[in-house]
Amino acid sequence: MKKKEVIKMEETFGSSLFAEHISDGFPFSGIFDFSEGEKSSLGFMELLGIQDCSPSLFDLPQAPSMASSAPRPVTTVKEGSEVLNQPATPNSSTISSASSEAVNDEQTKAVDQEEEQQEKTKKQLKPKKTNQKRQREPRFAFVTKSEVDQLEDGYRWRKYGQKAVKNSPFPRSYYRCTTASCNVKKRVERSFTDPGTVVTTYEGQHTHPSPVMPRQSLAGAPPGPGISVGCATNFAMPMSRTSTLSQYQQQRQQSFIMNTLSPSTYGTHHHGLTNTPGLRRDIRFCTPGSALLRDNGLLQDIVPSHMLKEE
DNA sequence: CGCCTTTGACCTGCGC
DNA sequence: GCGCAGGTCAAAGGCG
Repeated sequence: MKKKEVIKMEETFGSSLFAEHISDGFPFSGIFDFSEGEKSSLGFMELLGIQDCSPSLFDLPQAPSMASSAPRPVTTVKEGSEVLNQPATPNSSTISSASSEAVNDEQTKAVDQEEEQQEKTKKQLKPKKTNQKRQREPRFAFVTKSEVDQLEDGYRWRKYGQKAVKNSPFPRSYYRCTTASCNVKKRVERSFTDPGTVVTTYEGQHTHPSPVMPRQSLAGAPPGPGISVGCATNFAMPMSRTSTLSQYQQQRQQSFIMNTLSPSTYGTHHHGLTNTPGLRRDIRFCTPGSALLRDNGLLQDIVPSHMLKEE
């Protein structure tokens, strides 16, 4: 998806749409998938696959025990040049071509060394990165009803920037995963239409398990095939990494995955979404055109069967 | 001391 | 080409 389209989506459907739902008294998180086609589908499936998606998991009292999952065997799925999964072990060096930033870093290292000498003279100003076109990682946005901006998702983040957002009184914060060689980023901004909601956009894939919640603790559930540790941000639902349960409850983050919207069908499902009662029982994967949805292959392995049936 | 946030400057893409 | 807005860098400072 082109950047322009992403921005348009965010502006058109982003926080306002979900704030609308949230204000109806049903706190949840919506997921936007800003990546492309099946890649986006995979990303979201994996997003779900990291954890049990049963509704109970999204209830606050259960949350602290659910946000971790065990290391899983790797199935590297390629979509063209895009690779959605990363090696199961952080130590693995099998970095594929789609980890664009990491690969680009490797490729440009040698060049950089040469250029470094040449550019030393003109480096009066800040040295900036290469002039190759920037490649976007798959992005997923969540809208969460929360009092706090920084939602705990099991990973450690370092803030590297903050910008004022046009037409919004709330700034947008930029975070980067603190783990070395992990290029996952996230943006956090508060919805100006509903200050009680936080829009969190994840970009990239973690190349490591959560440092906070060991995945081995996934209650003995055998890992499903086709899921890798490093997939699609390895998302764990927002929770407090270090806080007590009361603090956690204070965050009021009864998150619920209600939908995923592929760019091509966004408008359609956006509409249907607003007319969908009983969201807890009506989980759909709105990725028409996705082979995943049709044959349920990978999806079956990841999403609990009852979720697949309930429509 | 290490890690983190803050913040102004800079870079980049896009529309006009 | 110019201006705007989003995104990133990196120095400075705070905190435990």
